[in-house]
Amino acid sequence: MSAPRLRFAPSPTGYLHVGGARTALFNWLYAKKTGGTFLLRIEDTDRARSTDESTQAIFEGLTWLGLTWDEDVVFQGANVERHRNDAYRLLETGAAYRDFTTAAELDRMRQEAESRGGQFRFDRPMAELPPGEMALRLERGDPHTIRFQVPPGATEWTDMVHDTISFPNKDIDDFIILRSDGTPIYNHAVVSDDIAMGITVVRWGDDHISNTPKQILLYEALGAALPTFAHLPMIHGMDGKKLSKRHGATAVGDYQHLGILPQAMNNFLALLGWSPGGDREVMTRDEMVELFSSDGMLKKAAVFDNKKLEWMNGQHMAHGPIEALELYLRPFLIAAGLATEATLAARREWWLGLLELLRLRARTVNELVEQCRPYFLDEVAYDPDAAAKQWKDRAATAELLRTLRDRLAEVAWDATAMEDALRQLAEARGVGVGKLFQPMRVALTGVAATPGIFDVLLAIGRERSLARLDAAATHLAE
RNA sequence: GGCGGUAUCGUCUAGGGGACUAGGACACAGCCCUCUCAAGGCUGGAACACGGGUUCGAAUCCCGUUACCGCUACCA
Repeated sequence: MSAPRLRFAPSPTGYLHVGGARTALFNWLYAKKTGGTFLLRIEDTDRARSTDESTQAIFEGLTWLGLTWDEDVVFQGANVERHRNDAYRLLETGAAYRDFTTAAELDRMRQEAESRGGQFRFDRPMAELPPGEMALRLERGDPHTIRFQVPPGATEWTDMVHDTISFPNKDIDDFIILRSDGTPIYNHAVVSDDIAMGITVVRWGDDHISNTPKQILLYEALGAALPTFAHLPMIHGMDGKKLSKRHGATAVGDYQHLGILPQAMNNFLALLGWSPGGDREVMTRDEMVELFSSDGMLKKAAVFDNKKLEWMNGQHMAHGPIEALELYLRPFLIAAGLATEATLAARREWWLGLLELLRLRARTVNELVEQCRPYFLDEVAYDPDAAAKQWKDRAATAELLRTLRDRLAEVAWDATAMEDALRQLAEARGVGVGKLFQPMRVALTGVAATPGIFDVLLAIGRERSLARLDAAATHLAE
């Protein structure tokens, strides 16, 4: 058996949705796992709704996630000629027929059926014309659609996640494959393209289950080999309803800007509807490829939980390779005006050390950047809450900070020396070290939550630390 | 309405006839660690939708019911 070929085929009618991203991910994972090929096809046949911005957003989203495609992007709109030819081929073999019923007539019949409380079914004999009439209308150039003639029997397939799914053909209406303006309908365009692209495995959302029998019928009528199908469960919001804008961020780009790591996003998305079995959760992408198997696919829709995504992100930030994190973080740091490529390169060792301290206590890249602030910038913004809590008595705190400054100015700038000095001071004053450390922490960083105080002092540096203690004392004395 | 799909803690899930007193993770609560915040460790509450079968034995297999979702377009 030759290597599988898979595709992700979004329509460019909006941003790249997390549901789409997950579909892409599972196609990608499957391709990587089996040594197959992963392709991208943009389904832009709906001209009215398709936009170039959406196409760009899809490219950017997939690239950010690292789900790169192996061959040139296919634009469905470029293949309309083939779609049309395939439709005419079906017409010739008798698998399809011309239907001169107009859209208006169809509408009317549908409404009538509904008002009678029944449901509309397309009636094949209704479209049949008396002898000679067909030729006349064709001659006249009357607009008409091409409809697929659904054969009797049943259509079933072995789904990679659902096992056998079967539809009685009588429940499938003869469906249009070519509109009266000569453009193809979705199902037909997809099948024509999938055949042309040599797609052997179709994995997409559950919402396509009722499209699949129609597509199988088309494959058979076109004389093409069937791909294997896999229908992935949907993703819902916390209210159990289909994920939509109401639920807040749903675009992949949103999460990128919220400071989620692509690796964490992939990991989180993979666990929605798939499990490697056992208790395994945090995985690198290589590990996911290694562990991936269609056997682990679930059939149930999953709910997107932002809290767990953030946790997952924290795990990847804290435990992933620090070089990769640093590389990813750099543009954010620069954009925030904290540093430049040059300043980071000049103090690389210091910077990596600081990152090692801070990455454990942030859940998003954006949080991490904020935490970096006091170590990069000269001026410190005192957090009002922290100041109110740690600097209750202004005069006493000012005195304390000056004392601390003077004491620190006398000792060697290493953790042991500083700790000895400060513990002695605390003892002399008959207070716990926290009474000294907390006000100082706010003076140095502006906030009440940081790494250990000696790490902070070391990271900020001698001159700057002493200056900050002075500045805070002055600020408090005013 | 018809057709199809699905059902384990609030959420993500493990489990696929006996190992189940149903395991892990997120979230929540408490404790420990501790100079703060995290991280980490420990503890707690929390689920097999319901009803019938099959079987010595069912979360697991079968049927039905219910609920939810999808499709039912000259949308994709």
